[in-house]
Amino acid sequence: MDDYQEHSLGGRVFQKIREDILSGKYQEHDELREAALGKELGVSRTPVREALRQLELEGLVTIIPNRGAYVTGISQKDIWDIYSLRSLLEGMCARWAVEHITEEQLDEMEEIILLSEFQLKKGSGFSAEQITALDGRFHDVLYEASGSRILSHVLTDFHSYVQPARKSSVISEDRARKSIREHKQILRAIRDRDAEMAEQLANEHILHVMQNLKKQGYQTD
Amino acid sequence: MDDYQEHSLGGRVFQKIREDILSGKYQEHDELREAALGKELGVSRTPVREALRQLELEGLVTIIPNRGAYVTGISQKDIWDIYSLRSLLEGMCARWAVEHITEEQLDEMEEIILLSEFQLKKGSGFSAEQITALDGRFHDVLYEASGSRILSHVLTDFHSYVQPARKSSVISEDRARKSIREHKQILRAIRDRDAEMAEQLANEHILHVMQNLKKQGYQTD
DNA sequence: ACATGCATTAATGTATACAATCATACGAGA
DNA sequence: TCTCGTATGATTGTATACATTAATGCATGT
Repeated sequence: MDDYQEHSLGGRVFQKIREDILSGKYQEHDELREAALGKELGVSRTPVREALRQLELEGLVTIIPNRGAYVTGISQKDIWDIYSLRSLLEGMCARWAVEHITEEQLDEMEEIILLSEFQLKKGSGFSAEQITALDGRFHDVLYEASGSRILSHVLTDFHSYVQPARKSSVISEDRARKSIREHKQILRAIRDRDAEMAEQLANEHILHVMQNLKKQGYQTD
Repeated sequence: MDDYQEHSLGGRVFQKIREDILSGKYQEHDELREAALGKELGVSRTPVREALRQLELEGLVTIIPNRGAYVTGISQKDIWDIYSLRSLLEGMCARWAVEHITEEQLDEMEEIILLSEFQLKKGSGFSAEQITALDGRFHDVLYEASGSRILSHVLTDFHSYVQPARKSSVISEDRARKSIREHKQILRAIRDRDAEMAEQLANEHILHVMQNLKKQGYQTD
């Protein structure tokens, strides 16, 4: 699937439009005309149509037959809902990972944490971009480690949805430090095969992220 | 979206192939050739391609660039995972519904329960088809009532995934009776605005379905 | 006999052409 | 003036044609 998204025009068009919707370039109720998009991206209507059909399935676009495609986008409430659900699901994920994680995955998560701490130790010159990327990788590995295609799929989708929101929100150094500490605790619980603890920690980890969002004046309802 | 799936060729092709995968007509690793599918369905490759791209996004098909589309399907473990996650999410759904449900939705769920009991009272001549359809409608309304696009979307997807599995598994009259009783309890809790109770009941409702599956020798790991 | 390279073939990837549908504007009639 | 019908333009829906890529088989050389 990654190969496909990488190499085919349709896949790239899909990613591009998706990003443009999530980043806010295209806004709610904007009409997405196939010909216009194709011209802008330098491709024909065919790949654009494929992309729009995929986006509709994802719920980011609404297609009215013989009329057109309209941006649905995701609201702040949607993002808040996603975090609420992630809190539950990441807990379940950590619980399942206790039974399914491999040594390689444990090592990879360990390494990601070390890299994160290294980034952080740079002091005020640390790259927020790098930190969020590492955070993303940590969660991705955890998703894989659950041993469940289904759960991994849902969580990966959710994660990509809120990615732009995270980028736009300033990540405080304080929050980054605490986040990494929480990652370490989660990893420790999984290593110790303590399912109960792993679930609770992963659960609370997301709740803490939500508290942080709230503090920054994020719409919660 | 329903209009789209209904009226356009691409939408119908998508639904058809999706059903054929979920029902087992196309099995794991089967190759889905665009031309062959188009010929079989009496359409050109274009709508078939759109459908395959959508199915890939859903995880039911894997596309290897310049090679072809292969059925991924869903395993018994996948279905089991879905029920596990549904247990969590339906709980959350019922909790949220307590705050967002409308009078109309309450009435509709009430009516669905009455119709279900009517079907059941027919005795041994009751239609399992009808019962499962009503069960589906009950849950759909509940999903809507959560007031969350995101949650509703995920649960609807999950529900459609396990639908074929439910059809193939014999629904015992005993289980149907208990299921309707549980629906009544859930509805009662929501009416009473008892979020805690609603969540717990919805949660357990799915767990009971899982126990029933297990009793029928369903693979759980 | 086996490996390698090229030609052939069949599939997908993309673009374009044609058909069907919908929105808009204009004009005729009440 | 208002309404309804029609014509026109624009957009989507579908089919087909062309380009590109990958697999297969055969021939050739070692």
